[in-house]
Amino acid sequence: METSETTAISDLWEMLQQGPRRTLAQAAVDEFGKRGFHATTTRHIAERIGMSPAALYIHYPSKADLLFTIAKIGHEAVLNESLAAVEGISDHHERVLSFVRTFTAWHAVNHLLARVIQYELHSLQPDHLKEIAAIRRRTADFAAEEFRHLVSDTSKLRMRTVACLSLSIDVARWYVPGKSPAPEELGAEYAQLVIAMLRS
Amino acid sequence: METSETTAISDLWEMLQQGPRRTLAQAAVDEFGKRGFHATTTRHIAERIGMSPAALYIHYPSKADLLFTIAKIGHEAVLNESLAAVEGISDHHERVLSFVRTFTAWHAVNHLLARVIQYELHSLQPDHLKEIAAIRRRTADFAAEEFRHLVSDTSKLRMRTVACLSLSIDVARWYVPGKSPAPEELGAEYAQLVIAMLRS
DNA sequence: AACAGCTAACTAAGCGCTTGCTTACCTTGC
DNA sequence: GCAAGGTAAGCAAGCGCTTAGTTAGCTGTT
Repeated sequence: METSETTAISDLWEMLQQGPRRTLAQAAVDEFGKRGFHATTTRHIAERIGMSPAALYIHYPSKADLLFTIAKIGHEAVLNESLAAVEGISDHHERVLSFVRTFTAWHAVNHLLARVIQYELHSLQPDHLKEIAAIRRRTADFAAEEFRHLVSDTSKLRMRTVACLSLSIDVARWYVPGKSPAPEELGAEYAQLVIAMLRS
Repeated sequence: METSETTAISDLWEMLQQGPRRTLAQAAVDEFGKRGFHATTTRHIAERIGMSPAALYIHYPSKADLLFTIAKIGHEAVLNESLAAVEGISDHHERVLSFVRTFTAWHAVNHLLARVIQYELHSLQPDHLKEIAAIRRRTADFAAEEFRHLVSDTSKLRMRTVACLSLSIDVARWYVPGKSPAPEELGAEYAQLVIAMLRS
C-alpha cells in the first residue's frame, strides 16, 4: 500500500499545516508540559528547535497566543477523538467502553499536551479561557450523555461523570512513557473501572 | 467548656508556631494555589498580608524554600490524617472506607494547598523534591497496603491503587467551594466508588 | 519612675539579572 | 526583485533578593 494505515489516524496538528508554525507549537508543548507555562521562556522554546527567540514572533503574536493555539488544538482533538470513538456503535455499554478507552489512552499518549490543556487553564487570558471553556463543556456534556444510560440513579449522574473523567485526566499527571503501562492497556483497564463505578 | 472540640482537630500549621512565618506560608498557599508558583511573585504574597516584599526574607531564605516548607507541611498533613483515619478500625472494608473519605475530603477542604503539593512538584529544587518524594512514597505504600485486602487479583493492585488515589487527588483540580458538593458528602460518595473499583 | 540596651520585626530603596518582545537587517528560492 | 523566513542586538519592565536603617516592646539597673 502507498500510505500506511497509521497515517490515516487523525493527526493532532492537522489544523496547523506543516511548517515553522507547527514546529514551534510542538516544541512549546514539550516545554510547557515539562516545566509549566510560566516557567518556560521563549528562549527555551527557540533553543529546542535551534532558532532564535525572535522567530516565535514571526508566527505568533505572543507567548500567550501560542498557549491558546495549543489549548484549542488539544481540546478539539480530544473532543473529536471521543466523538469518533463511539461512532457507529449502538450498544450503550460498548459505547462507554470505547469512549473511556480512547479518552484514557489519549491522555497517556499525549500526556505532555494533556498537562498543558488540563493544568494550565489559569494561565490563559480571560477571553481565551472563555473560548476553551466552551469546548470543555461540550466534552463534559458528551460524556454525561453517554454515562447516563448506565447510571440508574439520575441524581448521581453529575458527580459520577466528574469522577469518571477525573480518572482519565489524572493520567496526564503521573504518566511516564517507559515506566507506566501501555496506553491501550491502561485504557482497557480504566474502561472496566468506569463501568464498575457507573453501575455500582 | 473552655476550649471547643473543633480546635482539637489536628491543625495543618501546628508545626509552624503562629506568627509571621505561618502568616506568610498561608498567604503563599493561596497565591500559589490560584496562580501557580512561577506566576506568583514575592510582591503578590507580601501585598496580600499588607507587608513589604522584604519581610518574606526575614522568615524564609528564599521563595523556593517557602514552597518547600509548604510542600512538606502539606504532604505530612495528608499522610498523618490518612493514618489517623484508619486507627482503631480492624475491618478491612471499613478501613478503606474511612481512609478514602478522609483523603478525599482533605483534598476538597484544602484544595488550594492540595494543588500546590500535587501540581507543583516540578517547581521544587532537586534536593527538596527528593525529600518530598519520600513522604509521597509512604502515602502511596500505605494506600496500597489498605487496598490489598479488597483486590483479589494481586497483579492489578498497583494500577488500581494509582487509579483510586487519582480520583481523590483530581478533586483539587476542579473543586470550587460554594459550587461543588460538601467535602464529607464527596468523601462518602467517592469511598463507595473506590470500593466498587477495587472489588470489580 | 526613668532609661539605656537589646532583640524581633519590618520597610524604603534599589541592584543585578531575566523576561517578553521589538527593531533593523540579512538570506534564500522563485 | 521581492516575499517569506530568519537573525543579532537590545529595550523596557518586572523579577528575586539585599542593604541600610527604623520601630516597638521587653529587660535589668538605678
